[in-house]
Amino acid sequence: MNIETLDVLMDCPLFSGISREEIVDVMHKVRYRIVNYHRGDLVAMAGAPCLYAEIVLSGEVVASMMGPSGRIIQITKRYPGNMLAPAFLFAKDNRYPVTVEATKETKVFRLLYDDMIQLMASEPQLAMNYTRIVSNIVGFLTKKVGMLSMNVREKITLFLKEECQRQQTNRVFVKMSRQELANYFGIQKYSLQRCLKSMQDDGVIKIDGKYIIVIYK
Amino acid sequence: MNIETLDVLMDCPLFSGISREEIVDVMHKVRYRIVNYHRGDLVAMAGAPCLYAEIVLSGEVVASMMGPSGRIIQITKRYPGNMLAPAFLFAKDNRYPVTVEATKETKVFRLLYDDMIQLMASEPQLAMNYTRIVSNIVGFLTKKVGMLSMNVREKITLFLKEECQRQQTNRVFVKMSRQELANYFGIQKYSLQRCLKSMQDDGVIKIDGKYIIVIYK
DNA sequence: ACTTGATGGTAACATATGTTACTAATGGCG
DNA sequence: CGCCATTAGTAACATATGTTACCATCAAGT
Repeated sequence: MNIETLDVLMDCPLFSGISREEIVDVMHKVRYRIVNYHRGDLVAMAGAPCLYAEIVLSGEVVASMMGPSGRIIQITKRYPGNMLAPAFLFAKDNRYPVTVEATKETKVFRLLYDDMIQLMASEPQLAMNYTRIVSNIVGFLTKKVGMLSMNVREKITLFLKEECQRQQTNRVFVKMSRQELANYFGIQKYSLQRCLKSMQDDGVIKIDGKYIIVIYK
Repeated sequence: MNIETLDVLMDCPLFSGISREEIVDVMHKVRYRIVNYHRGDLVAMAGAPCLYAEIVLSGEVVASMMGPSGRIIQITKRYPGNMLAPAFLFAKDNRYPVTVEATKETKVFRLLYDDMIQLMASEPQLAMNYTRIVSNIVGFLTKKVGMLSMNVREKITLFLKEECQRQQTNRVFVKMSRQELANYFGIQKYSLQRCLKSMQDDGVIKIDGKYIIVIYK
């Protein structure tokens, strides 16, 4: 295993509390593969069974769902060190409910189900880490459920509130494009624009390109 | 530990693959409590930290969220043998995002965090079971996210499709009241009624009290 | 027997959101 | 440079959903 791969694995919460040497050691017990994807490639398709434990090594992937009417909702982006859909490996129904697409040149570390089971059995810390990772996803999704049942203005307000906290300023830098932000909210970009405008008209925010100044926190 | 409690624990997926004797045995290593709730009592309040692993022994509880505008969305009902919010015990942010309320006279089996950790360390099967339980919740929530981003008609169609499969008939018995169903969908009951009516007018369903006959599956 | 509260049902109106269409600015690329 | 794709922004209109109001029925409790 090369140094770069090991560096990323060290960063992955799956191996937290496990030393570099131990990782090298346990990796000798199992077979792993590193898979390459180009921008636009499908990493996983909705409906396909989840057979591997996967960790993003480099690049970026997006998981999204499509409704019957074709509406797209972005679930999450995953970056180096993140696991890919770890919950579906062990779920009763192990089919991906989401489609995962590489949005950049991407490398993924891949481990077979049986090998993952074996690792978890031999390293209790790994099993605990795995449970924590999946637990955090539950927290994330529960927040998402709450967000989805809000109206547009509430979504924007919540988003800005969290970004203010995260960026420690009320002049929030919005990394996503308007279209991406709309997908993240599960709405149309025009609805987003309109609401941003009306919030600006109401004086609660000031829009300045990719910056949004939050006037009333 | 009495027989009834043990019977329910045997049913709980947390102890699947573990014998009755082993359960009795491991329970000697930890301190547990059985807590009683009356109909209407709060079992957990949104924002409070999750400190216990809990299993419903009898009765019924409902987990729901409330948005800023007061809209209520029902997340899930939990019955005897189900764990209560198992993910939040191990999540980075261990505060309940939902409010849990007893809807009947209810008994809950309760274990402290430290004791749960100890059990999982001593019984690898328990750790694996826990991961599976949390993984299944991720699957459940992901489906919920998909459902929430549908329009009313799509929600109803999906619900009926799943009930047809579950009940193995196209004459679906709807256990929930219209109000409960609307809460489950995260919409107003009037919107639900209207859509049911229009679907009936279109001839795709036939409403017969608590039964709905699905004409085009 | 009589309230009372929950339920099922319908309708009119208000509001939020989706849809389509159009303009202008930007940045990458041959 | 000119072309093209992406992005930001605005507006008019259509549709979906929420809101309020009303009525009838039913079961539980006094």
